[in-house]
Amino acid sequence: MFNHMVEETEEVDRVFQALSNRTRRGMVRQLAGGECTVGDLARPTRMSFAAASKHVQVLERAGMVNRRVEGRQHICSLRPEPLREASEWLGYYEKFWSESLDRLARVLEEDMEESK
Amino acid sequence: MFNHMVEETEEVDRVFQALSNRTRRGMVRQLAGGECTVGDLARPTRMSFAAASKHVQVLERAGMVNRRVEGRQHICSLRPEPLREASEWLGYYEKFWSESLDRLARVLEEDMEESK
DNA sequence: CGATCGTTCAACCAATCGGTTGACAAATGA
DNA sequence: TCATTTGTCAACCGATTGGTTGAACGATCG
Repeated sequence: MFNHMVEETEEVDRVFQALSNRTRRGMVRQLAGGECTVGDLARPTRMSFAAASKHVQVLERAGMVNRRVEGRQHICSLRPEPLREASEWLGYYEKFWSESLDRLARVLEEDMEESK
Repeated sequence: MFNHMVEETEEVDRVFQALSNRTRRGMVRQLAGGECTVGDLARPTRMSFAAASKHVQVLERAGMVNRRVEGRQHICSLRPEPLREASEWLGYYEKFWSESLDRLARVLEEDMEESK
């Protein structure tokens, strides 16, 4: 599936960090169903509006959410690209769980060769 | 590829949280090449031994690393299962970036139906 | 106009993070 | 036996997290 190494950027840091919170993963789930306002995202949680707003900002800074202001509402939508990158990072290790260990070791050695 | 929803457990929290740090991702990368001691993992970083030890513990608590004590060395190996789970979580959204948006919405609606 | 809605912001709080240092312990090597 | 290696643990530090409350602000409704 994915075979190349994903760069270790701060964006990758922020994406995994954003995903490390269950509330935010719930928001991603909700956003995958379509655009929502910040209020829509706050409602299913039991947090204050302000807290939900902060979570949205975390997702935004990770590049996973786009916001568009319409009247008094802020409408959020999912930007899948960072999710895809995180998935690629993990995909690099797919060989680890789908092939035998010594086979993986060989694959990694080849990568070392390439990077010389 | 992956189609089912991954449960939102604390383990998922811990795995993403563990992956949100670049040093730890480096350790995962190194461990994918084969077993190493804690010292081996500390060496490429410029941190103290104690710091590296803490990172290994984070990976352990996330279920991503196994440890076996041999003499004075602690030998670590990668446990791919949690990586796989994280990958599945992300895989659920693969449809998001590989299909059109309205098509995804329909898929999600089907999921809603199923869960009734 | 004034009230209310949707939202952010600033300040604060306790808990966690990522690192340090220093003390300690067990295994190994001289 | 004594020194060294390989690690852990506890204490501490400043920065970040995830939440709260209260004030503010622009849009909308009556």
